[in-house]
Parts: sequence; structure tokens; C-alpha cells
Amino acid sequence: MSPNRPSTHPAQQGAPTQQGASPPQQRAPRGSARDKLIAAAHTTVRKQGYAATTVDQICAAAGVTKGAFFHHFASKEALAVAAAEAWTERARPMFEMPPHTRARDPLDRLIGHIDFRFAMLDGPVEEFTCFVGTMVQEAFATSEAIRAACEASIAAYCDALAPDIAAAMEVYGAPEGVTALGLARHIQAVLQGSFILAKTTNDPAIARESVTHLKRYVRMLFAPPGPA
Amino acid sequence: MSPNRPSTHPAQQGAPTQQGASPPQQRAPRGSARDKLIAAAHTTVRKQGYAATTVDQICAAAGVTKGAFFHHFASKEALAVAAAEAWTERARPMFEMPPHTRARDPLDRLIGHIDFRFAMLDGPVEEFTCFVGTMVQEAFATSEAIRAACEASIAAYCDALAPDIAAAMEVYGAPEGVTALGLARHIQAVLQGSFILAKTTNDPAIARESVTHLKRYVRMLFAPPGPA
DNA sequence: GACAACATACCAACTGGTCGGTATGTCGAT
DNA sequence: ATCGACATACCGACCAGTTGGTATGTTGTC
Repeated sequence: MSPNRPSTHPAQQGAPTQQGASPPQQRAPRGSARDKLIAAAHTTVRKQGYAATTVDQICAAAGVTKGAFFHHFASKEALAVAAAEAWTERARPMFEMPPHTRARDPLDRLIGHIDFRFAMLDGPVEEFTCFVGTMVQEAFATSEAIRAACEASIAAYCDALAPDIAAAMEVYGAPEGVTALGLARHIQAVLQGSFILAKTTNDPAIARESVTHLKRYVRMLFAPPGPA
Repeated sequence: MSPNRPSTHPAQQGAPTQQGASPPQQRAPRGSARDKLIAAAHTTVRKQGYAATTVDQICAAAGVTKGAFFHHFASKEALAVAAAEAWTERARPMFEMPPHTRARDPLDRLIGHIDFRFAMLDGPVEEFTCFVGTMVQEAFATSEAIRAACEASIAAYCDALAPDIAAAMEVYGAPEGVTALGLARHIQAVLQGSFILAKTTNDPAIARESVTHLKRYVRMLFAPPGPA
């Protein structure tokens, strides 16, 4: 659950409000502040965590003022909830775009998805880790609204993954006690855990190692049980 | 990076400052403040996260004043580092005490350990989750000292787990590419990830589900490959 | 074994800066 | 001329860290 691609709107401008030059420098188009604040929350919270991120920092990263912030969001917590919902949307293309989603065999689609997640584990840690996973760690006991929003986002991911797993189970069978949603949740757990390990070492390699184990597990689950 | 080492003292007493009895109720024994502060940091940070936890809260939970805090620790960050080191010590008995550690078969010891971790996944979420895993999420990019301390704690856990895995690999073999330390790290990743899922639902059940998958994976890894 | 000199452990009150949030003003589109 | 979308200026609460003190050992000396 962590594509760095905010397919977001055409209007996009990372830089702070300063414009150097001559002609009729226009400011950012009206109506763009909300999206920019959410995007800024994603990047800032992924790097620093939720509590350590101040509203001023988010505003600065978004290139808007505090007035705009509290025009769009009633509180910092409200932004967090909105950002969690936006995160779910941002993850959706992962289940539609990549080539493996067109594979005929459901197990190929599932393994393809894991490979896809594996390939994301590269570059700076804060660019592939999960916004909602980071946030729920801090807020699960102190903000019921944030916790619920994060739960919904994770659940949406698992729900999106489950159909392919269910189909694979029908084709290849699976051991007693394995369910599609349960395995989807386990995949999510391994990803989240691999993010934490990557943070401890500040290096994605340790995360790839774990996802490799995950891939092997899925392969073994759906392998024909008997002799070769 | 500086836990002030007052080469600590024999005196020990878990409880807050109150004493039960009749006569001139004395305060907590000298030398106990440091340990109490670390214990308070463990519980408070596990529940609220690191950044959201204030020094005053930790002091209140420990039953000491801020003066005592800054007598023992140069900064909030220094306490975090000391608490991460203490966390490692706190985990050590897990590898020595439980009955399964005496098993003759290394795979039995390994599975026994996973069962042991499984059994811990019960009750309030903040009582079985990992202090260093929680903290490193927030601090990996902002405090190198904390990040390194958390890395060391996680590494110590994996190092403690690896020998049994290595022994199991020698007895039962293992697929190409599997290493003892690598599998130990994967086990740690699954646990950390299961904690996050438990936080999203505020319920340990989802964590147990993932650890069950982990156990099945380990069993499959070390199962004889051929026909039954 | 008593006492001066010192060190450690802790406490209460304070401070400078920061943070989430508010009150109010301005600008552009309809 | 009105309203939504911002910007500016500001506030009270809070927070990490400081200061200046007291109480309780510990140690060296005679």
C-alpha cells in the first residue's frame, strides 16, 4: 500500500510559494490547496511520523498558509482522516494498471502482485513505506477516528487482493484453515513488517528479503502437495 | 547519544511512589528513578508513540519529577536510546525461560518459540506490541541515535533466534536461498507487521492469524520435500 | 568512630519557544 | 455584491529543558 505516484491533478507544483520572475506570476490555481495538503501530509508523515509533524510543516510543504489548512480541515486529526482515505484511492491503480493484472491464471496474478510490491522496495525508505501503517502505530489508542480510517484503508487493500487468492485456491487448492482474506491480511502484515525492518536499517534490502520469504510461502501453499 | 550511567544500584521497586503501611511513609528508595523512568517510557510510548509522549507524562507515570528525569538523562532522546537498550534485556528471558527452549530437536524449539509469541498476542494491544518497533517508525529519519539503538535491539533478537534455525536447517535441510539469519528476520517482520494490523483493528485476533501463517511457512520449509 | 568534604539523587518553580487553532482581512469568480 | 478560497496576524496552552535548591549517602582523615 504505497505507490509514490499521486496520479493527482494536473496542477502540481512542489516548490513553495516563491516565484522569481517577471511576468504575471500567478499563484496556484484555486481549489488545489486541499489536494496539496493531503499530498504533503503523505510525504511528511511517512518521513517523520504523525505526532512529530506539525501543521505548519505540512502547510510549508504544500506551499499554502495555515488559513488554507483550517479552511479545508477542521483539525489536524481531520486532515489525517482525509489523508488516509486519499491513500486508499492512491493505492487503487496498483490493482488495475500493472501488466500482471491481466494474467489469465489467478496464481500468476497473485505472484505478479507480490513481485510488483517487491520491485517497489527500492530507494529511500520513506518513499515506499505505508502512510496509514505509520500513522496507525501512533494514533490507534489516542484517536478513534484515525484508527478507523486506517483500518478501512488496510481492509480495502486486503479486499482488493482477496479475489485473486480465492480464485487461486479454487484452481490449486490450499491447506486446511487458509482463507483468501486471511492470506491477504498476512501479505499485508509481511509488507508492513518489512517496512519496519527497513526503517531500522534505513535500507530496503532487509524488506526485500522478507517479501522473498512471503513469495516462497505463497508458492508452497499452492504447489501440488504430492511427489514431484 | 548519552545515557548518563549512574552505574545503577541494587535498589529496585516496580511500584509508583506509594507505600502501603502505617508510619512515616517514606518515598521510593534512592536509585530507583532511572529504572522507573525507563519502564514508564516503555508503557507510555507503546500506547501513544514516541513523539506524542511528553517528558512530563513519563515522569508522572514513573512517579518522579522532571528534575530527576534530566538528572538521569541528558534529553528525551537519550532516554529513548536507554529504553531501547533496556528493551533488549527485557526480551532476553524469552530465549531462556520458557520450557520449549529445552527441547532436544531444534525445529521443536523454533516452533515452540513461535507458539510462545503466538500466545503473547492477547489482551490490550499496547501490552504485547514492540517498543522499539513503534519507536523506530517515528524516529528512523529524525534521530540517528534512536534508529541505531532500535536496529541493535532488533538485531539482537534475530541473532538470538538464528542458532536454532541454523540447527534445524542442518537436521532437516531447507530450500535454496534460505539462511538462518534471513529467516529470523522474516519472523521478526511478520511479528512487527502483525502488531500493526492488530493496531488497525484494536484486536489481537488479526495478529494471531498472521503468526499462524508464519508457523505454517516454517513447517513447510522444514518438511521433507518428497512424497509423504 | 566521628566529622568535614564531597558526590549523588532528587525536587519545585520557571522559561523560551513551539504548536494547534482562531479571528479577521483580501482576492477572484459568478 | 456575494461567496468560496485563500492569506495574515495573533493567542493560549503546552513542552523540552534549566535553575537553584535540599536530602541522602560516601569517603578520606584524624
